[in-house]
Amino acid sequence: MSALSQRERNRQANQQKLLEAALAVFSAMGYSGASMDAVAEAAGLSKPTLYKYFDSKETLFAAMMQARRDDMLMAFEVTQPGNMVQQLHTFAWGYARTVMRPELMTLARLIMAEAHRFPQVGRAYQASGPDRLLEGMMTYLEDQRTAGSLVFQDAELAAQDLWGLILSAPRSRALYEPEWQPDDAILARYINNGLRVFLRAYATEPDQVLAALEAEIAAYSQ
Amino acid sequence: MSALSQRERNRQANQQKLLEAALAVFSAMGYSGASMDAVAEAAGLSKPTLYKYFDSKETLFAAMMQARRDDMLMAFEVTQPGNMVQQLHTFAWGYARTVMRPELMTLARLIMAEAHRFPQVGRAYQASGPDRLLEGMMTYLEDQRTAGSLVFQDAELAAQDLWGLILSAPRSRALYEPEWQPDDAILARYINNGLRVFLRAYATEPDQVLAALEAEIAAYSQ
Amino acid sequence: MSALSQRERNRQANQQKLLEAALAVFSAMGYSGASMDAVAEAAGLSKPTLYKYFDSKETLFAAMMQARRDDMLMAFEVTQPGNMVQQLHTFAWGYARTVMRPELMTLARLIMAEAHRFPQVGRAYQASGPDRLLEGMMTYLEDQRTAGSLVFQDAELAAQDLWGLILSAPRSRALYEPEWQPDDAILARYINNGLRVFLRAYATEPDQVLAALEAEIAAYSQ
Amino acid sequence: MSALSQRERNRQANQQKLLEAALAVFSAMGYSGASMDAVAEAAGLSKPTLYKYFDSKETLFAAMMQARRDDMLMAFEVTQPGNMVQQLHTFAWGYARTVMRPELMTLARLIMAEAHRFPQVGRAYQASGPDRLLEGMMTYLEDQRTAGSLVFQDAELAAQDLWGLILSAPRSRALYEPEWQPDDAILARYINNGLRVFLRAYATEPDQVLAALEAEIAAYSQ
DNA sequence: TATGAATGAGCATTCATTCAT
DNA sequence: CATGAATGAATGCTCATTCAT
Repeated sequence: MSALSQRERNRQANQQKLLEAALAVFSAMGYSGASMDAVAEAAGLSKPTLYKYFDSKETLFAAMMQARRDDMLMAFEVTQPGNMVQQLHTFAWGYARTVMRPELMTLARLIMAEAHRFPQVGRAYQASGPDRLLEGMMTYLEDQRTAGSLVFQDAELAAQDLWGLILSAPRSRALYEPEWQPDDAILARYINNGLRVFLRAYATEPDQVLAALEAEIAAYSQ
Repeated sequence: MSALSQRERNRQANQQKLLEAALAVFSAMGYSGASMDAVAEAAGLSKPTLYKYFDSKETLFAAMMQARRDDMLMAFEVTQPGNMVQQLHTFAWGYARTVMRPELMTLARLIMAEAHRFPQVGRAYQASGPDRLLEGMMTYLEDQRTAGSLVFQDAELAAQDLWGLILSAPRSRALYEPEWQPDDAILARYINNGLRVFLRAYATEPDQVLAALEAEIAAYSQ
Repeated sequence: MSALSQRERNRQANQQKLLEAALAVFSAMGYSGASMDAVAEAAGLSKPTLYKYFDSKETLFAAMMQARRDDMLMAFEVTQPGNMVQQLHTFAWGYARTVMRPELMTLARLIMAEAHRFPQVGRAYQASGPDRLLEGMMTYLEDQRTAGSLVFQDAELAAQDLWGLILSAPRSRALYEPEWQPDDAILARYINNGLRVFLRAYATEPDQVLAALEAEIAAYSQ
Repeated sequence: MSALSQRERNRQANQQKLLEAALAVFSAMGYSGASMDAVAEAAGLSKPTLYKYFDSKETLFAAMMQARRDDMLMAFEVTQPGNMVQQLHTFAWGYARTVMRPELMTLARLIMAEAHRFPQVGRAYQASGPDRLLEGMMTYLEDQRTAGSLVFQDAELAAQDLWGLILSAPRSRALYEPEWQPDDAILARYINNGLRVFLRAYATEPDQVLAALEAEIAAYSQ
């Protein structure tokens, strides 16, 4: 029993090491630019061992992407304690910080770069990343509409608006300029503006809600 | 003189052929996946000739990107005939159709993919593409503010909001799924919604302006 | 005792399985083209087990060849019931059918292919296959000479003549064209002709013996 | 003009060098055992250059075989000066010496070894080597039948008999034992015996012709 | 005893780059 | 000036062989 689980543990550890090495190497060099030698070395294993675990470069790439995706599925919940303004504010910060993490940006660039070669990878990423989050946000927004706090016709568009208002600009720039990294001040600028515009357009009682937002912003920046 | 200019013309033609071939090959295979053989063959020239014009693969890539960028600098003007609603509507359509063109999407993916290896390319693209357009839009929006049609504090944020509301969602999806292509109905959904939200948030006289927008939308869809 | 002999029996079974797998794999892929993985898998055993039985690929090849050779040593007897013509006719058919069996042709090709690398294998095969049969045939022919049925000076040459007349042509072709396979009609053509020429050249009473041969041939073809 | 033909000459020289190197390496190591590195080195060229000339290992092998075959097509003529006995004697020696040349034996072993993988190579070799020679011999034998010197029904079988009687035994042994090489005394034994048996079986006037053969043999051995 | 797992060395093939012509 | 030809250095992948269990 111990022997078996020892072996199995070793296997899992190696697989994990290889997937992590693959992420690092593919991210740094791109799919074509990455060499299996480099992946094996980064994992501290030999090339034949790598091939024992993954049949080919394609297989390794796809498996690594799948693993990343599975990791990402543990997304945060939109519903936090507090009133709507507080919830949206908290969500915006959590979301922005997650999405703008350098490793995720790098991964996104890699997926886009190889979207032609691995269409299913791009589709799967879109489905389990953005689409899944969008659904959570739609549900939340619809709850707020039911509660009479917001007014809109198309929940999907509203959710996408929130995303676009908050993150479109910094994310677009970060995709083009990997060394550029928004600090909290920059993020605050986009988040605060995004929430303001969103609430001005969608809140049933804009004045009241915007005042609450300013209070929340002020509290947060302390 | 005639001989010289003949030579010069030939030189320019070859250079042009090589840059076009480079765009095609790099776009299709990525930087690492592309071979200089493939570029030379696509240009109908020999490899040594290619190396006469561009010292290395890196040089060729950078030059091709620079050329693309220069092409792109001939961006369309924001100011079209008509009132503000008409101008924004026209601009949104022109912009969306341009930005979502498959070749430009492919190019964007390529730049993002190689942003680590060629940071200046990414920066330059950002500067001469999005940033330049942003400036035009800022100027336009400030004119509208001066004219009393819009109200906002930060013109840059307002311009980015317009972009994010209209194009963030379809562009993001198209980056992940190259075979997905928004048709006019899909674009209309995003454009109309984006303009509505933007005007509701920023127009000095929202009701009036939104009514004009609906009229414009109805007219356009005929 | 029972435990030991059980073990011993298992050992022999494994060895047997490995030798058969080796024959199959080496025959199909050649020595260099065959992989130890393939042999182990074909035997249903693991590679380390294979190496427990055979120290190296070379050893395995040589052992497999030796085993094949030992199998072959159980060759058929020349002396069958009947008169000389009947005996030669029966022998010719038995010999031809044996020698032209696809597996034996494949084995012969394999031995020839590796004759440079494994000289002793080629020598041993020649010694225990053709040479051994030749001796049997020589003894038989000498008996017929003693009995006054045949006349010749060199029994070895006579025996080789018989072989060459009957099988040289189809065997040579089959070695070059593995998919070619002589059916009974083709074999009959070579066998009948070979016996006729042999007896015309060596029989003390050709006319009589050739008539007997034709009768035998006619009887056989019924 | 000089430049072009210089290049062309170089090309041909390289191709020749590669084909010869391929023959040497494939003969020594077999198809699977041979490496393209070894071929390139044997030719004194680099591996990429080798690949400029031949697209793949298979292509190289097939081209080498084709070239060998073309070389071999310049076979010797059966018809030599002298009477039939002299002609057959001369032919037998010329044929035996050619066919038993070590390089040709090695080539034959290679073809047989790879007959499964390259069926067309085996077929082509059979067609342009043995079959072609057989036809020449058939024509000659039929002429002798017409002239009344020989009697037989099936010219093809007669021609194959001659081949089998003379060369089957030494060739078969040499295929299995590459280091064994028949000297003239050994060849003489097979040739003389083969011609004797052939003429005893097929000559219209055996006694006379066999006496002539012995005279020819005696003269040759001086 | 039998094996899953591991690897150094090698293989066919390709690439960015440079001469000789 | 433009090119056919050449190559050192990889690249993805496989193999014979060996341990630790």
